[in-house]
Amino acid sequence: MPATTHFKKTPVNDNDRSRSIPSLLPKIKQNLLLASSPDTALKDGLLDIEFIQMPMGLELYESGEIEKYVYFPISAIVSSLYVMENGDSAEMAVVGNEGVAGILLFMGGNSTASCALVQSAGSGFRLNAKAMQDQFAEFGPVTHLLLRYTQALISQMAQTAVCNRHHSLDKQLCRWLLLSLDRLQGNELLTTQELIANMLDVGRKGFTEAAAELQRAGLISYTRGRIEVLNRKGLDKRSWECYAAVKAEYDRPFPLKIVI
Amino acid sequence: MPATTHFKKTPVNDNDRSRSIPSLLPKIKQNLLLASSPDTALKDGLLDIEFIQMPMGLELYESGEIEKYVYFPISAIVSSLYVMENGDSAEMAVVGNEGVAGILLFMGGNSTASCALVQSAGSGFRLNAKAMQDQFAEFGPVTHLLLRYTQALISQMAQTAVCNRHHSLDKQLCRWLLLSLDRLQGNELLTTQELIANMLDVGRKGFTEAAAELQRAGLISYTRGRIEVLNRKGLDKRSWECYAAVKAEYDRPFPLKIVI
DNA sequence: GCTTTTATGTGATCAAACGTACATACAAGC
DNA sequence: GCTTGTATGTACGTTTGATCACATAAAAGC
Repeated sequence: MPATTHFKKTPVNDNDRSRSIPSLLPKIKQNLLLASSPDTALKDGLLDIEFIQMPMGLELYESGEIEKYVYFPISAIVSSLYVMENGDSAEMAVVGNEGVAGILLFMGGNSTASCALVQSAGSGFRLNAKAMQDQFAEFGPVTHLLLRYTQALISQMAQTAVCNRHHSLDKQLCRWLLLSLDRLQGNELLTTQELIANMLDVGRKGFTEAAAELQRAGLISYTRGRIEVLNRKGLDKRSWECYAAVKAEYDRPFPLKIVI
Repeated sequence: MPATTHFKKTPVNDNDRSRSIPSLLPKIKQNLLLASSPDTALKDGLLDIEFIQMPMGLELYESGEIEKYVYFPISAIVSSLYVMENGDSAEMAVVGNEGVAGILLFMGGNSTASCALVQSAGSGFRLNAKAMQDQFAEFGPVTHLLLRYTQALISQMAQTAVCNRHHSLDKQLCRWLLLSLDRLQGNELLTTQELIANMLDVGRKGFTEAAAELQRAGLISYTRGRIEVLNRKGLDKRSWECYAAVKAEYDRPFPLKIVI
């Protein structure tokens, strides 16, 4: 991503600040990680959880900032970016309703050169970091879950890195589209080409060519601000194993008491 | 790394299989992670630890294999590679006497598409995975240490990925040389250009050019199978922040009771 | 000393991707 | 219907690195 790109930073809207966990439960269960946590943990530790709206382009963390919250998306998608000193960045991982954004940032207790960006608008929960840290410190079932999830996240990072290195742009785009689509309902992505290009860390020009090629191949169809996936299988095949490998890692049964 | 490249796989020599921890202690303390572990943990859990020689080119894990050991280098350097189905691979991280190789592989209890390769010959310890898993499962001080180390490893992965993406070959080489040098005594690296090229996942031709440029700039000097670093500071500067950021992450005080 | 193996340097060609700049087209607001 | 802003398409030249082939040079074995 070029250093000149800036994203809007709008405040988070709290739609429901009631502390009543039972009233939030149906929504909570839509995040797989929260759904897999024992209810006792939710009652004890997650009292501070807040339901929020996450508009596209919102920066959840700025690089270097001391983070206060972790985010559990429901319908939103969050991209985790690594930011260099000059502002250049690259997407490290995509987080949706299967997981939590921010965990890598505070696992080590510090602020890394990372940043998280809402890539697709939607809703989710946020939890203050302290409550999350308490969960981690107890090394109970939630910790096991988080460690397991972290492992999947690392796999995604590794695959992303290798894919960036080896595969042509259109293959990378296939992987990215599928990963994002998995975290949405339907076959439509409502994002600008430029945002995706930034995520993949390529010029918009490069993206246009890749997208045009996928459209020619009948795999996707796009208009201004909207991309529709027509042939999921085709994208999967075209991405080599880059998508399938990551998917398999996330598909391993949740919840999973890790064996280590 | 091209799919055609193959590395020799020689058996590990056990030089000292005595189970007496006290006799191994001086050596054990040369690995920072082991040195930071409480002696009780070493006595209880690490009874099975073995002192071994690690020749260059040795594959500690093959992709897809069920791993039996984790490795704590002393004077050896291990590169952690991510391997794709067709055999292409890229280096994810470098591990020396500051850490342990293999932790990412079994953190989630499965065998990822990863492989580890001895990049620079030397000695180290190996510990069977079961003993390691026991340590992890107890969530005692050793676990904290391992989590903290994992965090540093993730940072290295992220930085590597971004560096690969953004920086020209000679910058990447600077980062790589410094990371490796940190894990050795002296200023000399005894490795072939081709091996490094494979690690950085570039053609040997590309490497030659980058190395020649660094030599012209007076930063390194190399002959067949040997690279000497003449100007560490110069390499650091030339690698932008890619080296410094990773270094800082590892330099955070060890041992460190992580706060999470 | 000789051959063989392995490591390194070089040259030429080719494709992918970048940067820049400009042209077009859709959308929203008035 | 018009303007303005933003999203998208396209064209140029440049650069980087991949690939292949071959030449040289150092080490190792006998």
